[in-house]
Order: sequence, then structure tokens, then C-alpha cells
Amino acid sequence: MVGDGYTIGEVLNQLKEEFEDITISKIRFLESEGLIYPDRTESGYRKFTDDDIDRLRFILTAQRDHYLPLKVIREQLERVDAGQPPAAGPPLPEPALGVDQQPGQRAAEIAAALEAAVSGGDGLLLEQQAAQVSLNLRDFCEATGLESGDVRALRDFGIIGERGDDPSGPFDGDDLLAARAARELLRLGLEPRHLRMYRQFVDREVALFEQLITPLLRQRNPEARRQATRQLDKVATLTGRMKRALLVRALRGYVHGA
Amino acid sequence: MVGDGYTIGEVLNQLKEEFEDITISKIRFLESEGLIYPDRTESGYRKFTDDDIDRLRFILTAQRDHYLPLKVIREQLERVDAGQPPAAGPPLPEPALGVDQQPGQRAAEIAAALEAAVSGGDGLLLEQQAAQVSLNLRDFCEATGLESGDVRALRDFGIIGERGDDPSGPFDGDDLLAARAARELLRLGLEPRHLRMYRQFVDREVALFEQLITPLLRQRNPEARRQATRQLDKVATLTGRMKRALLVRALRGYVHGA
DNA sequence: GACCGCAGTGTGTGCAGTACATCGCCCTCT
DNA sequence: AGAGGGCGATGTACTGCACACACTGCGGTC
Repeated sequence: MVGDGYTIGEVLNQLKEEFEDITISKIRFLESEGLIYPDRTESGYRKFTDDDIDRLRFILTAQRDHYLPLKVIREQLERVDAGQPPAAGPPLPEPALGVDQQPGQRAAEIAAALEAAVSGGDGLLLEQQAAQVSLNLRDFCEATGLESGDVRALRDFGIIGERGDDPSGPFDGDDLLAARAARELLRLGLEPRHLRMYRQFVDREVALFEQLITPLLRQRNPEARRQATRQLDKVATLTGRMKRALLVRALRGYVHGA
Repeated sequence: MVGDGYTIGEVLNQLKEEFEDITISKIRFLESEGLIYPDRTESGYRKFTDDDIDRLRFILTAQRDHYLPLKVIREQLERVDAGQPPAAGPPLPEPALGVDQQPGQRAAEIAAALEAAVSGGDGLLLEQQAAQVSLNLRDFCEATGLESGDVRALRDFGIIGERGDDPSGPFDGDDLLAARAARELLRLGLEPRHLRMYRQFVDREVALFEQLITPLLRQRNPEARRQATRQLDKVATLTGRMKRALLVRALRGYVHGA
């Protein structure tokens, strides 16, 4: 061996202390898979630099300690080679927001007003004016900033509109609030189909709440009806709080651990 | 099909929304590998409970988001079955620092303080001190006003404590918040078993959120980690808002109509 | 010129499933 | 009541990944 750089056998011996299960054939395999590309001598022998060895160390650690498949490791290395450490999912192009349109001005105002009324408080505000809002498809798109394709998708997954509704509306204030939140979620990388579980869950929750308050509604007495509303508000607030605590605990472990 | 329990096809459809690449043969394969063991009918059909589905969800998440091999997942499940928490080898948690507390009276104060900190805002407050709280069973009962029987029930239905935790604690601040809300709900006439669906839902929601932020957490860059936390906060806030709109619309129809 | 180390190729192995092929159960429609 | 059709169960074969092992041939050194 003429010049500088380690032979494959020397590399093997250096890494063997740290990684039990390294072999020559594994190193060769990693090269054949494009994870490393050591230089070669005239006669074809591999010539490893210290950087190559660090790279190998990274690969072996990722495998042994994080069980990452080579495909994933290769992607990480490629990103590092390209100069970027960021590894976020899809690029997520930001669609221009904040630029409100002329004609739908009205609808957007309504949306903002509703959001303001709802924010900061756990209550349900069942008696609110959200029910009075009624928008057709065009205005609804303008007020939410959604394409009509997205609106269709949200309807298909039960986020807006009623089962078997007319596909073109009308949409009420609750649809508006749901759709505005949904739009942000889509921008953060969620797919409409992911939102379906929220609808499913709400259906279950509604069934539960119904069980609780049907006795009250069965009496025609208007006072009982008002009490039912108060009861609903309370139980929704409490379940919301409880759910949030469960979520926080689960996520806290996830963000800080692992 | 006679009684309770889902068939393999029903399980498939439930999980398909969350996990693209699940198939019947994969579920069968996981059983043959001893990761799940659903019950059988007389005639040999598999009969899945909700717990079985949760277990599957855990397995599939571990594979997809953490690339864990089945062998490792099986070991984790076995530890959970045996009553020990996951215990992830080397990374042992820091023994809680700061916020020391005296038992008894103090506990209720902490609870009130936590509730005040959380109320009025949709955010998650992941960085908050709720994690530092640590109460034993007696103090926890005092702080929440629950009987130890209720505490047990809440634990059995996944509202407080971790899967396979020590039944007598310790309980953290999130448990406290969840339990205080749960106590009110029980007073309003709900049964502990009704609360189980909230836990199930949170598990699904966490799996969804994990999908979104694992790419960020995979880089051990602390800035990416902070961004992941912000992202989580955003997505939790938005889904919460959206869910509330869905709920309100559904309940409005119920209270006023029918 | 023997011999060790490295090169390349080919075949084998365990894991994590997929793809059939075949048979049995169960619900529905007539 | 009986006939289909759909779903479910099992078993075998086949695939892709991540290597391990064996064999043969060449380079360089003593």
C-alpha cells in the first residue's frame, strides 16, 4: 500500500472496538448501497479517510441505537451532503394569506367575528349567532380561503355540511369555524382524511351527551330545556379540559423523551 | 357474527385511515409472531377488542414512526404486559428538580394553581411545571376529592396513570387536571367507563401528531425540537377549535330540533 | 514463488411481509 | 330450505432488505 488512507482491514479494526458486528463484507455492502464512497488506489484497493470513518460511525450508530433502515440513513446523509440539516416532511408551500379579497369581504368579516366570539373560553355558546350565518359555496370559499376541491374533501370526511347534504351548501357559521381551522391544519401538512377521526369522535361524544340530557329534554318544560343547555355546556367544557390534560401528558413524554 | 368484538376486516377498516399500509395478512402475521393475541369465536374467527386495536395501533406507530423492528416492539409490549413502564434502556429521566411540596393541604393548592394556569387559552403549555408535580395516592385523593375506588376506575380506563403503572401512583400534574375534570363529570352522571373513549381518542390523536413531527424530532438539533413543540401547540389548538365547531353544530341541532 | 489480504461475484439466511390457492363459515336473497 | 357470494382461515411460495459466507483471482511482500 503506497499512500495515505486506511485499507478496509484497518478500518475494520478501528471500528471493531466500538461496533461488535462490523465486518468487511458489511463495509463493502454499505459502499455498494451508496452510503459511503471511499477513494481507490491505482490497483483498485479502497482508501478510507478519517471522514469516511466518521461517516461509517454515524451509519453504524444510527443502525444500532435507532434501528434506522439504510434508506432513511441514506436520506439523512444526502441532506447533510447537500448542506442542510433540516429534515422536515414535505416542503409545504405557504399559500398567500392575509390578502383578503374584495367581494367576499363580508364573509371574511363574519368569520373573524365568530372566531373572536369563540376564543378564550371553554364554553359552547350554543345560543350564539353562528347558526344564523348562511353562505353559498362561492362565499364560503372566499371566507375560508379554501379551494372548492378542499371544501368537497372536507365535506366528504364529515367536517363540514351534513351527511347527504347538498354539496354546494348552504354552510353555516360552525362550518365556517371548522373550515378555517381545517385550512390551517392542511397547511401544516395534514390530509383531509386525517380529519375524519375528529368527526367520528364527535359523533360518539354527541351520542354520550344525548344519553345524559335526554331525560331533561323529555320534559317539555322550557326551564328544563335551558338547564339541558347549561348541562351540555358544563359537560363539554369538562371533557374538553380532561382531554387536553390527557393529550398534554402524552405529548410531553414524546417531546422530551426519545 | 354473534356478539361483541370486531372481525379482522372491521379492524382493517378502522386502522386503514391512520395507517396506509396495513393489510389483513399483516395483522395475521403480527398474530403469528406473537405480538397480538385476539380471542377467537367457536368457529375460529378472530375477535378483536378495543384493547387489541390499541395494541395494534401502538405496534404500527412504533414501526412507521420509529422504525423499530418487531423484536424490539415485542419486548416493549412484554414489559408493559408484565406491569413495567417502557423503560427505554439508557436514557433515564432526571429526578424532578424544583417545585418541592408538602403533602396534604398543599396538593389542593397546586391543583387550583394548575387549573388557573391552564384556563383561558387553547395552547398546550408543554413546558409547564405540571410534570414536576408528584403525588402519592393519598394526596392525590385529597387534591381531587376522589375516593380511591374512583381513582382506580379512572386508572383502569386510561384517564390517569400510564398503561401498566403502579396502581398507587405517583401521579403528576396532568393526572391532577384530568382527575379534577373527571370528578365533575362523574358528579354530572357519567360513568368512568364512558371516559374511556377520550383516552382512545387521544391515543389516535397523538399518533397523528407524531406522524407530523417525527421528521423534526429525528434531528437532534435543539432548534428543530423547539419548532416541533411550537408545531404541536398549533396543531393541537387548531384541532381543538375544529372539534369544538363540529360539536357545537351537532348539539345545536339536537337541543333546538327534535 | 508461497502466502496474506483484498477484490469481485454468487449464493444463502433471517426478517417482514405479500400473493395466491384452497377450504370453511355465515348472511342474504329467493 | 337451499344456493350464492362475501368474508375469513390456513398454508405455501415468493419478494425486498440487510447482510453473511464461500469461492476464485489478483497485488504486494518476504
